[in-house]
Amino acid sequence: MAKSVSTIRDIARILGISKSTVSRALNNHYDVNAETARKVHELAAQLDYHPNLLAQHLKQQRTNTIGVVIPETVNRFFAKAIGGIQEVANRAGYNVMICQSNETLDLERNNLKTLMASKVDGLLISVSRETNQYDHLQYAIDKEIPLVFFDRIVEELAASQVYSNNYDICFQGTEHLINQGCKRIAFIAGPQNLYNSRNRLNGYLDAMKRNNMTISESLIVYTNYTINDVENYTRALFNLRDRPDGIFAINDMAAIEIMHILKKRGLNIPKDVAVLGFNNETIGKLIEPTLSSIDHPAYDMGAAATEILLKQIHKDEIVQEKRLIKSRLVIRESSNRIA
Amino acid sequence: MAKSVSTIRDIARILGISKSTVSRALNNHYDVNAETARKVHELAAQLDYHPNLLAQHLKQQRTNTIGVVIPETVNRFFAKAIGGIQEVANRAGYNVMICQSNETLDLERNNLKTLMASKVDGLLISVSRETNQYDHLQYAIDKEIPLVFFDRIVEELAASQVYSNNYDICFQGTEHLINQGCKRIAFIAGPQNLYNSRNRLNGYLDAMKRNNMTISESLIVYTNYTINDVENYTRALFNLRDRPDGIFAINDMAAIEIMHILKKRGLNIPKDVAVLGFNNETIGKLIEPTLSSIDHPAYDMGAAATEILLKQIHKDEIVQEKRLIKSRLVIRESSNRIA
DNA sequence: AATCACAGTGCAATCGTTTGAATTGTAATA
DNA sequence: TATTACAATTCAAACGATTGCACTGTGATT
Repeated sequence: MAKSVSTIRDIARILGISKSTVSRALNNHYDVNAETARKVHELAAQLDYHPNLLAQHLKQQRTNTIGVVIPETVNRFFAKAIGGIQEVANRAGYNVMICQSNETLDLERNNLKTLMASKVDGLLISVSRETNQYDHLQYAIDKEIPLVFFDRIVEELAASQVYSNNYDICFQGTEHLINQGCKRIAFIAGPQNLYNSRNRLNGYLDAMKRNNMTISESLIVYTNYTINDVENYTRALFNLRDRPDGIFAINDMAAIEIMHILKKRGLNIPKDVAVLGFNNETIGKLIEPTLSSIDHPAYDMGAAATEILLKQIHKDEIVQEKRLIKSRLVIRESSNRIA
Repeated sequence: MAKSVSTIRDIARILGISKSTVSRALNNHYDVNAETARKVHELAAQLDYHPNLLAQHLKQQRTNTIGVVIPETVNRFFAKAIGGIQEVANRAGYNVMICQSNETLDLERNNLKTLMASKVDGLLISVSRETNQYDHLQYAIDKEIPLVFFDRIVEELAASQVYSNNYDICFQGTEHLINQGCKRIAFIAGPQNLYNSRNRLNGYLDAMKRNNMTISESLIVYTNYTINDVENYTRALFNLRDRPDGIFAINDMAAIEIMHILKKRGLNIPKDVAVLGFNNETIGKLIEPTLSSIDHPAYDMGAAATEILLKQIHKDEIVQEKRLIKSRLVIRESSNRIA
């Protein structure tokens, strides 16, 4: 296996001094003779010495590592969030250990367990779409491990949160469709065990009520973020006697697929059906018609969550902080019937 | 900070037995009295004991962890590859530590250093687009750490590789465009320090030669995977006196943006310009015209690389294995002028 | 009664660090 | 000359596990 690696002991032995002195020299501790220190550093370089992080962390009871549990990296939102997390963490000298739950509660539990056993200094969590039990999360909180939820937060748990204005933005988005003259607006909702999804749906519902629109259950589709069923529910929606003239979709990929299907059916977008997506992916600008969407700042959320977490780790006491990172409505052609 | 956690010592003390026995009991070692073992397990559960992985790994000189260095998770190819990596690794009881180089040599170096200092049992690497020096990689190889390159391999280094038939598939793709009657085929190439990119370009060049097409330097664009410059080079290409009638693009996003620009210019795809992408993203099926592309099996490459790595870790000797995972040409509307 | 086998357990070293306390040697002070 | 101060160093314990070896006690064998 891996070749033998030199340790602090080797340096000590060769130089005929004690491990302690070597350690202090390497850590630039004040009371070690300049000449000795020089020799230690020189030999360390020569022997290609690198401290064993396992040993260091075991002794120090800190790992300088933060653990991240996210649903999936193929979900672009999370891929971007990881960018923000790493940026802030690395800048502060922390490493990041990323685990995917693959959108399952089981793996989420395992991930959490492993990260805790690995003694990460703190946790960043965005729960899976399956997560409807919180024992494992509560467990981490009880252990007083600094923990920050981001995006897919669990509202009722006593931990810091970085969240976005899901309710408001969906209210706003729905009103936008209403203002475009849509009468029957379909809403493609996410898994309702997620706080985010519930909020989004509520934003839609309240906007409808506030504007005296009739709410029809048949226009609300509950999905769980898989793309496979888009064709099915779209077909169902447009086989209705009163088919939708507006759609607020759960994410841009769904929106794009819906548009694709509708266009094949000979429907004009936005004339016959106005479409609004979610996430504001780059691709939205490159298709026809260009896609209106909700800009949901993934990178910023990841970065903010990490900042809060680091603050908490350094503060050495648990203070709950809630930070709102606002999403905003980006109107393009797919929902613009007026211009 | 985190609440005190129980250790093997606590169990030993409370039960009035030695740490050794506790350890053996917990590991289901054969020669420990059944009754003692029962009590240990019971108390362990009661105290919510979990072994400290740092200590365990330090002692065992193995971490059951494999380190992964990739350019970026926002690159969908790598996001998918991670899926394959985790699947295989977790199934074998290994954890995965993912690091992003953000496409820089500097961070790649750092990542590698951290992973090695963390004593990962093996490494999976896909190099950054900047990587034109290999000292850090050679260093890991010299240390005899099991290492597998995947996708963005470095050919000349003595390590296992999981790669795809870049040359062949680009030869094939180019011939496909030629067969569609394209006379002036532009090639959007990747960073030429990458072995993959060079191979792809060569596949294109050889296909052109073999078919007696004139190769024009002005039709070859060198990019470095950033999307920002698509507009510029597309404009340049189509301001040429002999503008292209076929484009083989580096990835689907670039292809889609190119099509977008061309359509705005009033050009018909594939009639006026046939377009071929790379990566076969889902989105390709949902745009108009649907995008022809190269299916580049990310998940499989990640999974294969992990299998090889694990085999190497368990074999305890370094055997170089090279595994080809074939890409294939997927023809859709954007390049189909004949049907 | 002495010896042996053996299951079960404990001792102590080890992995590679860090760090408080003790020790050494030297020079300055009283 | 004895005392003190101080810089530089070493000692040894600790972090939390694993493990080779030694030990204990019991029952079987001679």
